[in-house]
Amino acid sequence: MPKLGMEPIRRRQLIKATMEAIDEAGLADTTIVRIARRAGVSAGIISHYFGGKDGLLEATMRQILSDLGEAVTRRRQALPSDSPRDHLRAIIDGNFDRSQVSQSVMKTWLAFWASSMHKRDLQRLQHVNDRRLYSNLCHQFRHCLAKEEARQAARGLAAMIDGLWLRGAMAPEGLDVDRARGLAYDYLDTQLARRTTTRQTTVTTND
Amino acid sequence: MPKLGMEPIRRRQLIKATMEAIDEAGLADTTIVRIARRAGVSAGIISHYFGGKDGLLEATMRQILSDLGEAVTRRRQALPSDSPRDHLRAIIDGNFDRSQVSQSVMKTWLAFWASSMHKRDLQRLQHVNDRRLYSNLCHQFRHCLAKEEARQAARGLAAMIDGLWLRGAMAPEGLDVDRARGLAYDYLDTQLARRTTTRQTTVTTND
DNA sequence: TCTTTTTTATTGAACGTTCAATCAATAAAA
DNA sequence: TTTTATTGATTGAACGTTCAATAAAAAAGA
Repeated sequence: MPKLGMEPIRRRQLIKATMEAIDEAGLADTTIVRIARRAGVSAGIISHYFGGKDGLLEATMRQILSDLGEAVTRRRQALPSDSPRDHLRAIIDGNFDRSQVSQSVMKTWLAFWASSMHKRDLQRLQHVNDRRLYSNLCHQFRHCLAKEEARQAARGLAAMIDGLWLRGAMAPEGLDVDRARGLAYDYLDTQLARRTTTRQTTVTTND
Repeated sequence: MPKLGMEPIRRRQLIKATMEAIDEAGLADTTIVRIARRAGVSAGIISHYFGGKDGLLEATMRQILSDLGEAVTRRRQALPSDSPRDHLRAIIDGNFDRSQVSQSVMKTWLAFWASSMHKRDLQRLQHVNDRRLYSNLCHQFRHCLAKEEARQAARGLAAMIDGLWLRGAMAPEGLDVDRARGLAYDYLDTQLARRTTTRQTTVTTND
């Protein structure tokens, strides 16, 4: 039943099916036939719309990254106040929204994480995302902490977020989002409590 | 040149070559021919000593886990004092020794991490290891904190350790071990500072 | 309105490649 | 002579890609 304008529909279908397939069988056992069957289409269509398997995988990773970015942005727009603390909490929330912290998204993410160490395209995407998280955190911490302390806090919080998420992806019982968020909030507050004695150079907000 | 008692030698050779191959090309592109060539032997020998590729991969993961366990144990035996703080620092140190925090070990570990979500054998190994880390941390925190707080601290520190390590594995510049350890120590101390007002039930050490 | 033509969407068998596993053959020690 | 160690060509299965064939919608023509 060929209609016009199938491309965006098929692309969405196939990206979704890719995540489900990875969730089900792992990246290693995810074949294009499997993905196609799950999407209810033929295998040939993948090469048609994505140029090949690699194209589909890259598009899937892009989708996850863009969903994450959007989740963070959305929460940072509807903010109770403009305080660094609220901004940082919004970043944490966004990272634990992850557009539903579904098993399939987490597993797909982790699979790409491992795979990106050896595929230049994926590595670039991964790295850009890491830097964005770190630099967002750093910028907000700078409002309250001295440069070096802000960097340390940002590195620590980034590690905490990734670690919680990683362990959640692995755990048989899945990720307890509230508990994870609680631990991240907790780390955030202890870092913010570390008010510097040396004055910051540029930014000052309250107090 | 067949001599007797080749088995342990070949096993060590092949496990080492497996890590190097995964470091070089990633788990997905690690074939038995590649591993065998790197070890300077024929491909057939792998099935002979490990029963097949899967056997070699599982043995490699076991090796990494046992190296990690040994690194922790070693440091907990030569301890400056018996304080929970020193025990916990020893656990941190052991996790960041990781029998040389080499690129090849980190990449192999991460590859297995992703893969273990879909292979029952690897998943079991992974889970046992996770539980051991968590329960060690929990037990030591219990000396200073109430039950629920100890659990929280243990979960937080475990996430911090894994997160630091994960980001180190991904970073182009590699893992800065001293900095990572510093952040973990820091988290440890803020958690220990959280002395409970409610008395613990069983254990009491100092003050 | 009703054909005919063109365009877009999709299929799935065929092809070539890659890989893990097997095993008969070989060689050196015991 | 027996045992242990090792090789590497062969085999069969699985995979990604390609492409001729097909089918349905849209556009054009009558």
